[in-house]
Formats: sequence, structure tokens, C-alpha cells
Amino acid sequence: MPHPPTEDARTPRDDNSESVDDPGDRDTTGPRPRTPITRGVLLHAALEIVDRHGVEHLSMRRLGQALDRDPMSLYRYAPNKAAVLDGLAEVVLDQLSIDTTDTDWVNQARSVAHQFRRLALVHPNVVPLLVTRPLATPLGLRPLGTLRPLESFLELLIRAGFDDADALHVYRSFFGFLYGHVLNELQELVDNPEETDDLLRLGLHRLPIREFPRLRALAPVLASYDGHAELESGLDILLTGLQTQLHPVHPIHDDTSPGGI
Amino acid sequence: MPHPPTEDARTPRDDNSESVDDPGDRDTTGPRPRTPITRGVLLHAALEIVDRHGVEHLSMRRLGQALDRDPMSLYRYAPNKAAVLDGLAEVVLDQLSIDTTDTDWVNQARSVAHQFRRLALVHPNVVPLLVTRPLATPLGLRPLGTLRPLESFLELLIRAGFDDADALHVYRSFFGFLYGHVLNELQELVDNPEETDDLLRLGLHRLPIREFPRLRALAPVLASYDGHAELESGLDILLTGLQTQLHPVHPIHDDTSPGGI
DNA sequence: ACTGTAGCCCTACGGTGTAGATATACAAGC
DNA sequence: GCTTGTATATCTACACCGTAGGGCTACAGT
Repeated sequence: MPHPPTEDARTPRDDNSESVDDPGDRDTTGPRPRTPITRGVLLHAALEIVDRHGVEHLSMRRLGQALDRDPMSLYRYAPNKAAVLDGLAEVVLDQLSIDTTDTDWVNQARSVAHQFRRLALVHPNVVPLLVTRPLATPLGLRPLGTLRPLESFLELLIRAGFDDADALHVYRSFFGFLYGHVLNELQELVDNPEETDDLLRLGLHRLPIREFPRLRALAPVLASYDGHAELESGLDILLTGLQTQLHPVHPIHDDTSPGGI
Repeated sequence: MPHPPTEDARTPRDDNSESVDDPGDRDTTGPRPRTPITRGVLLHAALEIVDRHGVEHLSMRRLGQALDRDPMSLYRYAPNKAAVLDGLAEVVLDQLSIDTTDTDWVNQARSVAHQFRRLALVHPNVVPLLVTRPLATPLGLRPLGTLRPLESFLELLIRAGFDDADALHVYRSFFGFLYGHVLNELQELVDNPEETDDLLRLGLHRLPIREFPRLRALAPVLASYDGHAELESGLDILLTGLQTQLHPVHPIHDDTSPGGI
């Protein structure tokens, strides 16, 4: 039987120079899992990899290595890699907290917006998963954690007096806008950070002058992007617009909604 | 207009596309390039693969097979696979047509919005690339075709009287909203199409009743989603809001002078 | 005729997700 | 005690991926 290295009592990790939070404590017996591992632990480790190195560097093998486990053993906690990606979106989205009892839904929406923006800035590499995974999975099959903000937000709106259809309307406009904003803000990549000239810093000098005069002229404005302010002004427009267009009646709801829109 | 999703008018040379290794067929004329191949041809073939089977099924090998070429030879027309993906976004985005001379910028924006929505519905599998690729590439390094709509839209706004900063403001709000809407609309996947009951069709029956009462109650409303109407009402809010918040000074209204640099 | 050069193709390397066989550990029954 | 069933952990293997590097062919210039 070919058994490569370290025959006896397991722990074949002497070649592992990575950070291990484990001093030599394996005296008692042989096989000993260091950390019990759960779906949460797995996802947390995956999140760390993605945060640090990007989605494309996340693989089951690397994840197993980070957890000091055989890659195959991970399939006990996630049916496949797609589920890990969905789980990442869940881990991040689940951090949104919505107070459904707040009667001022506009105020609460503002809070959610800023929380969401903050999460996106902390985990920029997860944002593609956030906006993209739902396109691959029908609503009913997504991790519950990703649906919970939806449910809470709907609850908030309905309690504030919207009927079902309008609540959905508002939800969609609002989160659509949020997704859009975040995607916009994260695009503001800098090509050459230590360059002082805005044009060079953004790499805009590469664009043909005659074809892209406007864009090139906007270099200084692009360079002074303020995501928070941009979000605020967008929220102003959207929320007041939603308020005037779909005025909620007072907090009494009638569940019998007719067909059609 | 590009081909609709399911319908497919076969081009004449398509009979060669399927993988059939016919041994006695090649000796007639020796080495023979079937089609000259260019970047455009390559991207078009890639788009077809993605439209039909999704992004994850696009590989250089499969692309080479579709073009009846050695996979390695493709690297002559694209430096790497990422460039192919960027190129796909370009091919689709380049189909947006913006009339920068239209003095009614709101009207023109509406047109762009509906064009964009249409493109997204025709090429749903490309949408993740559309919204995601820009996160990986600084502005100045993107394919020019993806920047051309940006430039045109800015041109439109500036001609309509916005100053640089406000034009960028409007552009961002507008396209952010558009991205958000499209992502929302494409999420409306159906789990079980032939089921008549809305709850089962959307797979919502899988959700715990006590945890997701609102969401489950919304099944009928979810099922009767009308993307066009939703987009329209969103545009109403956004565009009127933008108009009142950032009033352009006054339209320059010079349909004769095209340069203006 | 010879040589440079440019394009095309093949092979190979190191990676991927994961099916299936295999090894190991532990509970229950006799 | 022993056997046995079952759950878990690990290993091996397969089919695929992107693409570096080298070799091959064909033609241009001399």
C-alpha cells in the first residue's frame, strides 16, 4: 500500500508552512481534527480566501488546505462548489440588519443602503457573487440567508402601509438601485495609484483623444468620486420618487389582491 | 437585429459546425482554412456558445472546435481568455445606439434603457459578464467598444446642457439603475414551468412558512412580473428626479456643429 | 539554393471539480 | 471477546481547463 509520508499517526502537515493556530498539542492519540468544522467554518474560510485573493483563486483544494482537511471531506458540508459560492453570498447578505418595526420605512431603507454599501466595500470580491449567483438559482432554491433580507424588507414595507404589489415594486426599485450603485462604485479602479496626474492614474491616456474627448476630460471628476455622497443623492431621488408615486395607505393591509398589475 | 434566443436561422455554413470526425473527407484538398477568422468571427462564435450553453461552458478548446481550429491558434486573435470575455461584453454593448444630437436627453435615455433591456433579454447569459467584467479591469484598459456607450451618453448629456460633473452624475445614476433593473428582471427564474400553481412554479413552497410569510404570499405578484412596465415606472421616477435635482442650464441646441471639442 | 521569419499546431504542465473505491472509526448485536 | 453494519475520512482517478514552449511548415528576401 503506497502511503507517502508520515506513516504513523497522521498529521502530515509538517510541510504546511501556513499559519496554523495549533501548537504541538497532538500528544494523546493519533487522528484528531483540530477544529470541528461546520458549514459556517467552511464558509468563513472561503470568505477569507476570496477577500484576500479573489473568487478565481478559490478552489476546493485550496479551501481544504486552508482548513487542513482533505478537499474531498468538504463535500460533507457543501454539496458542490456552487453551493459554496451561494453560501458566500449568504454569509455576507446575512449581515444586513433590518428593523421591521420601524414605522419610518424611508429611514430604514437608508440604513439598509448604507449597510449594504459598507459590506460591498469590505468584501468587494464577493460583490460579483452577490449580484450574479441569483441569476443561476431560482428563488426557492437559494440559501435562506439570502432571502431573509428580502422577507424583512417586504415586512417593513407592508407594515408601513404598502400593499403586496407596491411593496414588491418598492423592493425591486430599491435593491436594483443599490446593486447598480455598488457596481458603479466598485468600478472606480485605479490603474496606476502612485501617479499624480488624474488622466494617467486612471489609465485614460490610453484612449484615443478624438474618439473619447468627453471621457478623457472627465478625469478629474472621475478621480474625486465620493461613493457616500453619490449614494445619498441617489437615495434622495429614488425614495422621494417612490414616496410620491406609491403613497402607502395607513398601516392596514388587505390581503385580497386581484389578478393583474 | 440579433437572433432571438430560441429561434435560430441557420447560416449556410453551419452544417459544418457540429463535431463529426469524417476521416476520408480531408484528403481532397489538403490544408484549407474554412473561414478566414478574425477577432470578430471569434467573438461571434464565443457569443453563440455562451448564448446557447452559458458562460461556464465556454472554453478555448470548445471555441476552437466550433471554429474548426486548433485551440492554440485562437491566441493569435485574443491574448487570453479574459480578453474573450471582455470582448463578449463589447460585442453586446456595442449594439447600443445613442443619438447624441437628440436635444431631448430624457427621451434618448429612455431609448437606451429599452435597448439595453432588450439586449439583456436576448443575451441573458452575457449579463453577468456585462456587470462583472468592469470590476476586474480599470477603465483605461477595457475594450473600446464597452466605453463607447459611456462616451456617447456623456456627449448627449453635455450637449443637453449639463456640466461635466452633473453629466457624470446622471450617467452613473442612470446606468446604475439600468444594471440593477436588468439583474432584477433576470432573477425571475421559474423553477418548475409546467406547474400551474404560482407557489409551486416558483419553488416557493420550499420556504419555511413561518419564516417567510410575506415572500410566499407574494407568489401571484411575483408570477405576473412585467419587466417592461417595471422599467418604465422606474425610469419615470429616476428621470424626473434627475431633471428636478440637476437642472441643466439650457440646451445648447446646436444641431449643426458636430465637433465642439 | 539558402536562410530568416512568420504563422500554425502539438505536446505537456500544473491546475480544476468531483465520482467512486478504499480505508478507518465507532456503535450495536451475539 | 468477536463480528458486523454504518458513518466518516481519505485516496485515486478521470475528464477537463488555460496556456507556455517548442517544433513544424511555408513563404519572402537575398
